[in-house]
Amino acid sequence: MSSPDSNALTLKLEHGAKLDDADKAKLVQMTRSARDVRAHIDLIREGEKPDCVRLILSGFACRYKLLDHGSRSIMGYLLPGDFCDLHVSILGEMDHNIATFSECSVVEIDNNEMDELIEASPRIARAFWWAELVEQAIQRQWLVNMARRPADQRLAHLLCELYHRLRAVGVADGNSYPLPLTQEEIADTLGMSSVHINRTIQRLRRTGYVNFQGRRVTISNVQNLADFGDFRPNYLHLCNPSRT
Amino acid sequence: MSSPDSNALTLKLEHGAKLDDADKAKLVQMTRSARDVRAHIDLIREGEKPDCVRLILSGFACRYKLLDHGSRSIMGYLLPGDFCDLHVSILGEMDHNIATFSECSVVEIDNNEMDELIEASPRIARAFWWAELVEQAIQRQWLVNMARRPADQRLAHLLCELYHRLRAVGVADGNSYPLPLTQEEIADTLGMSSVHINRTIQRLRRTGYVNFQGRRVTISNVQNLADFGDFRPNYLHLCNPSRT
DNA sequence: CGTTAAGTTGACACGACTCAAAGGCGGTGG
DNA sequence: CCACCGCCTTTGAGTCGTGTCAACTTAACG
Repeated sequence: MSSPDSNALTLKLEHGAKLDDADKAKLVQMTRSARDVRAHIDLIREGEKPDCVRLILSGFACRYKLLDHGSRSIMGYLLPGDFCDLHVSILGEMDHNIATFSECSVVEIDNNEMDELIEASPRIARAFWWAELVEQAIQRQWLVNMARRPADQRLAHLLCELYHRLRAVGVADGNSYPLPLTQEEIADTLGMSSVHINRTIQRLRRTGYVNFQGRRVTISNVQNLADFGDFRPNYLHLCNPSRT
Repeated sequence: MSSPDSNALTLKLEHGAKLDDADKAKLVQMTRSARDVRAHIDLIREGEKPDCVRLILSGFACRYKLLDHGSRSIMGYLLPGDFCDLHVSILGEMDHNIATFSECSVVEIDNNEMDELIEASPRIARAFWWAELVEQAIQRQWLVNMARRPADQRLAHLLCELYHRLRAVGVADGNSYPLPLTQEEIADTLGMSSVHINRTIQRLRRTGYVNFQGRRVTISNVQNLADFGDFRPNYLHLCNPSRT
């Protein structure tokens, strides 16, 4: 599926850290034991104490919580190259759930193996830190979106973010990328009802910003959509230092 | 202001990590160069590259972003014992601003000094990790609040969180704690208008859940307010391992 | 006291939610 | 190959929460 000397993880990390060939080889080696998980499966649940770190190699997953009155809130997307619970052993137990959206290829890495990897290479340690901090920055940005943007801009912003994140790991194809979510799942991400997300999608479609068809998003003009959604990619910190 | 062998930082970290006396002494030593910053001052701005780590020893501060159309979104509170930009040097430049709400006592710690501290004690390194991960967990919870709770529960949840966080660092006094924010600042935190936060506060006051007076919050019955706001403190991970 | 920032109130508009039903679409089995 | 079924998606109608604007009151402070 992935070429022998790179995968979604190394592609992603190279946007934030310098890795030499030995580092990359170690990271690729780590992912050889991937297993496939079907769509809509919980990888880990609130209250559990994970004994390993999980890495999404391909497919879409999410972090979510369930509320008292039964509604669901999705707080983050886990795309290829993303860790599910890096360092969560420090916190003890999970305070949220992680589930697959689509079929996923998942690697489970023993905590000890992880520690060894980090000890052995300060560059890898730094790269993992970078990934963690970027996730935090994304969460902050989502908070801004929820707090201060109307539905259509909120959706536009999310679609721009996904475009950049998926491009960074080679999953976007031109102006188009897969999005294997139902409208209800998008609604739970953006804090709205599924009826309203439906009408919002239709509006973006009609105005020509974006096209949804068959679990795939095509953005007509990335700059236009970004302007509309007030999207600035700085918070993704995709500076690609390896090319400087 | 603080006793010689503890301060807001050590009080907080002891809820998540075991520190011995030498560790605590180092942390207290680190904070001896605190300086006072007036209220409503930007500590650091979007786009800047911080050359040191900042720690809030006393007072209230926040992370915020400004949007295109001029509105403000507050994405996090920095309370006594919280780091402003731990490890942000890895990300390069700030993607948001940090400002004081009230007068604050702030410590600026050189990156090198920080690195030495972490290298010297794995317990301190782990404690800092813990603090970072808790902040991330809080952000996730805020996302849930914004997405899926009505105004009154959102406010109730925030007040419960602050109660627990401030108690952990010895700032809450019984069922009461200082909250040096204007209603507009609370509104920008919860993603609502200042008019509506005003009416929401009045409702919580009338129903007897909570009392706002003179920049101070008094919670009549913590359990009642928590029930109302669907607040469960698990995400704060305040397990206090040092007492086990 | 005078001045300014913060809190409070009322009226009105609109975005978003809910409920409910209809339409599309992709499976599976006869 | 068609019929059926279940899951999404789409549509309509009515309600309610929240935003906006603007005026007024109170508190803070010199």
